[in-house]
Amino acid sequence: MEQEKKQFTIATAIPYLNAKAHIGHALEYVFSDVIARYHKQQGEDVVAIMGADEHGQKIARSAQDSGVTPQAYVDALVPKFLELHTALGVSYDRFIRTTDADHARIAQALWKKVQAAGFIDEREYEGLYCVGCEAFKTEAELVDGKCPDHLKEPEMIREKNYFFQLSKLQQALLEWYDAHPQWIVPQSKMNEMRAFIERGLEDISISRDVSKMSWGIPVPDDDSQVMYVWFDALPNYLTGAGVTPEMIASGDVSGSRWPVDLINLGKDINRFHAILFAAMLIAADLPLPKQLGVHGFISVNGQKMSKSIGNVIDPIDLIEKFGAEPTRYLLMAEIPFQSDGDISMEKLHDRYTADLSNGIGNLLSRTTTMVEKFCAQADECVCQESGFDASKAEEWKNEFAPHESAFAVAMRGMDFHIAIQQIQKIVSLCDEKLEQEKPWEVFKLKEEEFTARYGEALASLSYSLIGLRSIARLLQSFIPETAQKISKTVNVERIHHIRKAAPLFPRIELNK
RNA sequence: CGCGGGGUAGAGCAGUCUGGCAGCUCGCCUGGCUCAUAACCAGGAGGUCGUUGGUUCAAAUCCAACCCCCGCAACCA
Repeated sequence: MEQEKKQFTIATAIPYLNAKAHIGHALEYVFSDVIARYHKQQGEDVVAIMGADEHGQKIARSAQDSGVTPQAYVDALVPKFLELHTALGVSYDRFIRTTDADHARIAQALWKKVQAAGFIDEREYEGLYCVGCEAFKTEAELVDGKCPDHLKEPEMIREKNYFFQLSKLQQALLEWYDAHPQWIVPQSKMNEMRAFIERGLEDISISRDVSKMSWGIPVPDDDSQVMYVWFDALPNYLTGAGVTPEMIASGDVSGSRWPVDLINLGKDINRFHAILFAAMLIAADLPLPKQLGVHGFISVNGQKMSKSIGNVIDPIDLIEKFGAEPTRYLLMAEIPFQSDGDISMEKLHDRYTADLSNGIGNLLSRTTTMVEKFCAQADECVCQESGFDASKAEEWKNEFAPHESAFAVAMRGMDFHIAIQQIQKIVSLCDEKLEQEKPWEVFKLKEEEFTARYGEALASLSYSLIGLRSIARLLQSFIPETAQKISKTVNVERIHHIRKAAPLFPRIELNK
């Protein structure tokens, strides 16, 4: 009997396709991929869901500006995002485009369920509409009562809209929060949302008049309206999880991957997930995702990344400079999941050199070089049997074990930068051991002395080999190909089969 | 008095709950080493722990007040 594998499903927030992929997307993808690979390594049955958010006013406008249809516009952008996935080695099992036909059916099924439950009604929406922007404006957006982009006073207009009765779900949301104190990671983001709810929720407009904005999923049974983009985008997780319209109608999602174990998203869209989506699901009597992971933003040299400052770092540039896997490592090492992180090319370069070239790469080089040299001599003058003393091996493993445990704790807590620190600690242990025991001195001894100290030298090298095996295991989620390379080099039956490894991370010059 | 997070070495951070020699990584200086990718190891310099006051044998840590920075403060995808 094959044992049932534990399932783990991770969804990643879908990017809004009104511009090309930036480093924030790269960061989010790598976070998700690292989590997915870690669970796979634990032997779980992992499904990763990603996608693209393709409807809404901004896209419609961007398309218009480019002189193409919205569909053509998003069709051209999707490959850019897929290229970034590929370039970063990020894999997914399902990629949901909100323009996919099956997604439209899910969004509509959810709408109907929420409507049937009595949480959607029709109202007059009254708002300040800027003709230039073709969009409603809030008071807060106006400068001196005028649209800052067009310097014109918006008109007060009315139109028919459907409203989602968020206010009725306030209490249910708070009850859900109380019952699931770990629902949002980090805790501070949960507190923000709770405070927000406690201030009182208002009903929100969830449809748009097609005469003003037609790029969206039609509201069921009403051709004059399309869905507000968030009401269409958020159910992508249901579509990705294999939920069907029938499941939504019945409320029985068994057979699908819903509810997902984790949705990984940026802090800017926390509210839409933690409040709007949660409320939609409660209204529809469907299970909520098990956890929201809210990650921070990247700043560059302490400044917000922006085109006007000119400090934008393109992920493709990073990949070209450092390589795909080092880029993954650097992002994970420098940006804590639970808060914002600041990077610069200098910082990334320093980290590359310290951790990868001088750390992991150099350790592999020095170790395998010595093993090869040592064993060449060993073949001539001593026995070529025996890897190393088994009891010693156990002892060494115990020295690495605390770091492996700390690594596991950090990974479960999504503290990836701390997990990476543990890997570097193992590297240091190996470097220190080699320095203390100086196996290379043994090479220089005359035959008799050499023979006498053979076991000792072999043991110190074995320490590093065991350390490298551990390092390869722990690196697996972060830089899988490199981890495999290390593993293949070091995990061989007999120590004298090991050959000098080529540099894993060649030094890189930082040209300013 | 809106809610929340933070201020510790040149940079980035841990330590604060539970008071007990102020730590880690990077950078810098000196020495050692030569197996290794000018790598590695050891030692060192560098701190009014935001400010002021209080409690205590003892405060980065507890208490009070104040200063500064940053998030959140809805239909923006």
